[in-house]
Amino acid sequence: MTFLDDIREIEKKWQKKWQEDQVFVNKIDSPYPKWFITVPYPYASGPLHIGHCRTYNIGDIFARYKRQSGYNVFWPMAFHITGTPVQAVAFQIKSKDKEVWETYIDYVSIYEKDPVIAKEIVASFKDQKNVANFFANAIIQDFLGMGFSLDDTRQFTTGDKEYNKFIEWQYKILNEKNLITKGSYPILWCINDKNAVGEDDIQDGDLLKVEVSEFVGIKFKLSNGTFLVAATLRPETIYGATNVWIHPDADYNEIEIDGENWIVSREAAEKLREQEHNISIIREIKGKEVVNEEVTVPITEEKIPIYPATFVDTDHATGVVYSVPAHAPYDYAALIDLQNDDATIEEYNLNQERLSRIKPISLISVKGYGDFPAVELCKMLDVKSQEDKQKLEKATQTIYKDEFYSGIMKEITGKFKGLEVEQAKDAVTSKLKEDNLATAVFETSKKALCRCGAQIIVAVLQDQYFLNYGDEKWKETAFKALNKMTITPDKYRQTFESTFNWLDKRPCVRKRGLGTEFPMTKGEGWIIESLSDSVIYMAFYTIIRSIKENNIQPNQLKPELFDYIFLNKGKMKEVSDQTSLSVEIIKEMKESFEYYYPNDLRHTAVAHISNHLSFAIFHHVAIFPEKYWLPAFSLNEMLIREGQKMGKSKRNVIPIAQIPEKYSVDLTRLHLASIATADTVVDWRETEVNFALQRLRKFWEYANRSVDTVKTENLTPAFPSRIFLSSVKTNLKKALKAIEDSNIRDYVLEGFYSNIRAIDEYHKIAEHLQREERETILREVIEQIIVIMAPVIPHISEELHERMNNQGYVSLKQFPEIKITEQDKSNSLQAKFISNLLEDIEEIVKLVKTTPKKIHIYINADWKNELYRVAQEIFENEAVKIGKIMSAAKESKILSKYMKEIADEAKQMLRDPSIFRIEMLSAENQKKAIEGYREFISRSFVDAEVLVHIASDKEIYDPKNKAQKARPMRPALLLD
RNA sequence: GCGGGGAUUGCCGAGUGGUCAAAGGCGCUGGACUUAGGAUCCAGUUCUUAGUGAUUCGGGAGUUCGAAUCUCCCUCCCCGCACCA
Repeated sequence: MTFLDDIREIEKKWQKKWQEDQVFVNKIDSPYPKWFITVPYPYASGPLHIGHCRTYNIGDIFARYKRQSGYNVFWPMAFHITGTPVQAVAFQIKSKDKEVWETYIDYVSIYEKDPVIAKEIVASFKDQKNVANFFANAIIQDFLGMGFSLDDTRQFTTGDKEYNKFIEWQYKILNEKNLITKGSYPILWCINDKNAVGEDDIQDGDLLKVEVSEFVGIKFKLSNGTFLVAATLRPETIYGATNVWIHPDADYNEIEIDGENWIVSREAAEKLREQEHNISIIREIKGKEVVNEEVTVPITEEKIPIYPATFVDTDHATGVVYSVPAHAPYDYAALIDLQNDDATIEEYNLNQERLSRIKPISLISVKGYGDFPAVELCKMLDVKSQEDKQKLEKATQTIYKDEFYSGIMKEITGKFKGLEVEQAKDAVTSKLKEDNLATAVFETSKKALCRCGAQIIVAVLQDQYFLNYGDEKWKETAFKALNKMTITPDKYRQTFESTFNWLDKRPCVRKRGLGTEFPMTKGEGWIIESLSDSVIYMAFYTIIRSIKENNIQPNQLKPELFDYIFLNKGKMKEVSDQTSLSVEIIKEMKESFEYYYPNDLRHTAVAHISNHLSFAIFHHVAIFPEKYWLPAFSLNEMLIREGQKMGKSKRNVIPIAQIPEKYSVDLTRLHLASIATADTVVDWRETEVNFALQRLRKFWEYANRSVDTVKTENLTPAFPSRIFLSSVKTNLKKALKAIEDSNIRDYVLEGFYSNIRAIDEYHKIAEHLQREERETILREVIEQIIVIMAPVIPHISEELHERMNNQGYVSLKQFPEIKITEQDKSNSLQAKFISNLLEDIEEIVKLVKTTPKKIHIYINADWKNELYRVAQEIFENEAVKIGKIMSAAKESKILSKYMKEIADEAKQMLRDPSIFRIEMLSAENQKKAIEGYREFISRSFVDAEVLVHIASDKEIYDPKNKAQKARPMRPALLLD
């Protein structure tokens, strides 16, 4: 049996015991104050992996730490199944998507070894309920298999009817508080499915990053009153319009839209239909039919011609653009092309004289450019024609950026003169819209296709419901809550703040996915978006057990009941009548909520800050009274493996279910906890896991050696033992301080690794001590480590705790109080002193390259301590100068005798100002420390004789005059 | 673009004004041991030196008795920007 086999068995043994004894099932009646921690429930559409494990592991360490620090810890778990993923899996299994099938066979095979059964299970996933059930069950087993100290009696899923009632209630409250608004909203839309699409629905959606762009459609009036609508992102350039471009050979429609007649491309007409417009097509025309006609430019009232241009894309916005050759490189290039293109001029019978008269009109002045930036850039980049797309694209980008950020509107723009382009853009748009000369036209930022193959366009949904996170009062209150919260690590507070700042109206209902039906539009197929399922559900944990135990029906979970439990509104008797629930049950639920809430700590991954964690704060302040607001969040970064992000496509995922077999649970927990701080992306590397394994094994061996030790009473520990005890105490104290500050890494480093090193060290320095003493000391230390490290390596700790004949679960055992005394501090200082001394000796030995027979150690005379002390005193208030030291020394009774030496010494001191901060031992104590370790020092250097001298002693052996070089904490050395 | 985070010695990663040439791990080199294991232990891993010295923490400038740590500028990298959980 190897070590790992051993501890794997031990892990199973203790998990079973914890389950049987319901060690972590929480009860209200406890002598300890409650502490309620949540880690967001996982999404049950697939197995979790070691990356998720990092987050839950930290949650568990917090929970176990608090449990061993005098709290009645409550850590429940549930499952998220709403939204689109679970539904999508079911759909793809049903439609026999090969890739998804294979993936899910893989997933299920993690848990079900029999391939026939695994296949049956996957087949059953055509029903979405089975997906959710299978993985919810698998994940809770994963968690318990990791030794997480969960209360697993509170499970539910967000698809449960009872839960839906709770979410309905949430929306009822939000609506009462006027936080839900209604309006129109542009979204990405599949023209085939007639449905909203998200990144997952778009072909290569993860790479394309398609967005909604808002263009301004500007109405240029034709002589017959019909509008030719040209779309632009730069409406402020309307003052520089010289002509309109239209694709001569493409199909355009004359349409009746909202009571007007427009000409736009055929594609545009289709798109506009989805953007809140009533459209009927009057006739179809070719672009060339309007070429050469004149239109009136809005605002300027100029008459400009319509010219043909093949660069115009009819499938982009309205398929018509207006030309601003001064500021738009494409337009300039197209203009020049046309002016030189006699064939086209002839073909469309253009007025050559008029065409040649067209010159760029400058309307923006921008630093670093002349009047016509587009002309300049085209020349600079040597643009040959409008087909020079790459160069033109680059020129366009450059000008757009430069003009947007540093452009100023010129005289020609009338009342907009002097405005920055950034502002003029909005001002001109408003003006145009006011005069009904412009309208918003939405287009996708990139051309994209739905997975179904159809084109994706932008549609405008009417009567869309929003959560109005932009509501001033709401935001203000959320900020107030945030300011009172503890965020760990605190650097993420800024991320919250910036999220809060940009949060605005957010659509809160969907047509796709699983979830709670939106109560205000029953029957219309609107589902509450699934993030609302993750924001106040922590409160639901406090009552779910009562609901299940009492078999309460969903229809009994009326808003009045929730109002009473959560908001203390209404009367118990009335609620009892309304719900047909006994007052006892209602009372029990209310007491449970009031006992557990608020949720003292919510721990999760950094990635969730900008969505559900922020929303959790918003929803809490909107719904609950202040005393139930969230007090604290803690965050951790993600985990990668061997330098690579984990992903199913990379096939480098370690599922949680495989951790116990692959590594062992405690090993994984230990390594995850110590590998990096929470705010660092952790890299899981096999070669480094090995280190944790070796240390764990070493600890296991050390501890098992102590199992049978009978402690010797009334022991007076020798010097090395005292030093050892102090150093372990100091380490443990640091560990406790670290975990108190939520710093799990330091907790493990100090509490575990540093102590193992201390034990190693002790084995060396205590070799000559009596066996009883060594064993007693070691046993004492190991027992302490077991208790304090139990949150990280609970299984091994339980086993050792038991083997050492201790009663009860170590998981429930309270941490000892560790007090660091002055003596401990002095011991640590001595240990440090000795280790520096050893290093110095070693260094010299190495340089000398011979083995010394005698080691003379010269400790400084005490007056040097006094000199340092005086210098340190001066240093506290001002910069230290030689003169200052000298004059202070002159005044000191002790020092005035040594003025000559002090002059040299002071020069030395100034070279290294750090010595003004060192802690010192008196000459006598330095000597004592060395003597306490004499044997060890001697042994370390092939039994050389160790001789200690104090510089001030008379008649010391000092042939090389070393003694005077000794400084406090830094003895001089002579090796013979 | 806006907002945020970051750059540490071969690698990962600690470290926010002073025992910092910089923890710990990995890797590499040498040695010990030898039930020969991809185990364990020890030493080394910027240069220099019978020690207490020099140059280092993306680049440059500054503040300070003292800077990896503070300030400013520059370069580069990462993340978020919503209907996606």
